[in-house]
Amino acid sequence: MIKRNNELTEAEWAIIQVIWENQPCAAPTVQEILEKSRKWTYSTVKTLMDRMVTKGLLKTEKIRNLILYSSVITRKQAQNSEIMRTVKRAFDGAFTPMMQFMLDNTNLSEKQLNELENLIRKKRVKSELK
Amino acid sequence: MIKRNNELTEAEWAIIQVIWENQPCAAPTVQEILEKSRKWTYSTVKTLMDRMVTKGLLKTEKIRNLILYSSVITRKQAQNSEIMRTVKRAFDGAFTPMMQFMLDNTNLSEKQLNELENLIRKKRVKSELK
DNA sequence: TTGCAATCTTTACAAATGTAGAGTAGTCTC
DNA sequence: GAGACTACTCTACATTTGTAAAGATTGCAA
Repeated sequence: MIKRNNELTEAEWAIIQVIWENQPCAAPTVQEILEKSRKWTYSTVKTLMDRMVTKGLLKTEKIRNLILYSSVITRKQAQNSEIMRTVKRAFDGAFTPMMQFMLDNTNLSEKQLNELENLIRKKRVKSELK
Repeated sequence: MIKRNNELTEAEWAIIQVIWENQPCAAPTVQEILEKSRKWTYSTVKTLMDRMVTKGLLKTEKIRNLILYSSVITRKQAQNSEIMRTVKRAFDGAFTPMMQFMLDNTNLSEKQLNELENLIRKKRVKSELK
């Protein structure tokens, strides 16, 4: 997997989420959808989106006079970058301590704990099969 | 726990790590320690540190003509903010999916999986005691 | 064909972030 | 006490990020 730098800013996250759900979609659509949560004008949204194109996060296709945007990166890639960033900055690159921290410092319900245990079990089986 | 906004920038992380290890310590010390990894001049480090004081991330005490810095926030607090940030931005505020993601997308050794299982068990016992 | 509505383009500007030079002040040394 | 050190202060500047107004285009409806 190519290691582009997929780090998104706060505003970019807001936009790309809408894109993932609606792509390909036009800037006015994105603005309308975001209107409730953020009070951005069309200008703001459009500027942000065009910058994201420049950065290689979004791509466009022009259909007649309409510009449609879609995402170049997947949600997973973006999530991964975000996690990498945290693990690098705050945990010296070490995953287990980070998970440990999360387990210790969050209130997980019994059900959530079970879910995690299951995941671990599955994970183990998978790696044993290899 | 008061919810100050403890989000640190990349540069601030570099500095505060040194502070946690050496506090209270002077700006030139921090600069010397960081010299290998970052090639920052004294000016850069000092500016960054003073800004962090303004932001309430660091505090100072003056001993004669020397200014000693220490951290106002703990490593844990900073780590927590960093994680909160990721979970909010990239996982819609939901912890379990984030952990799930981490489990799925990292290569953990058998040993690390065991460790995590133990943590979960301990966690469960603790919450049962409540 | 003319004007309106929708969309796009250009330009701008403030705050935050990264980076640092140049000058000042206190202290140590000879 | 004069120069050399060391640490500090002030100021600056480029880039990124958030935010948007104003103007240009274009397609459609009357």
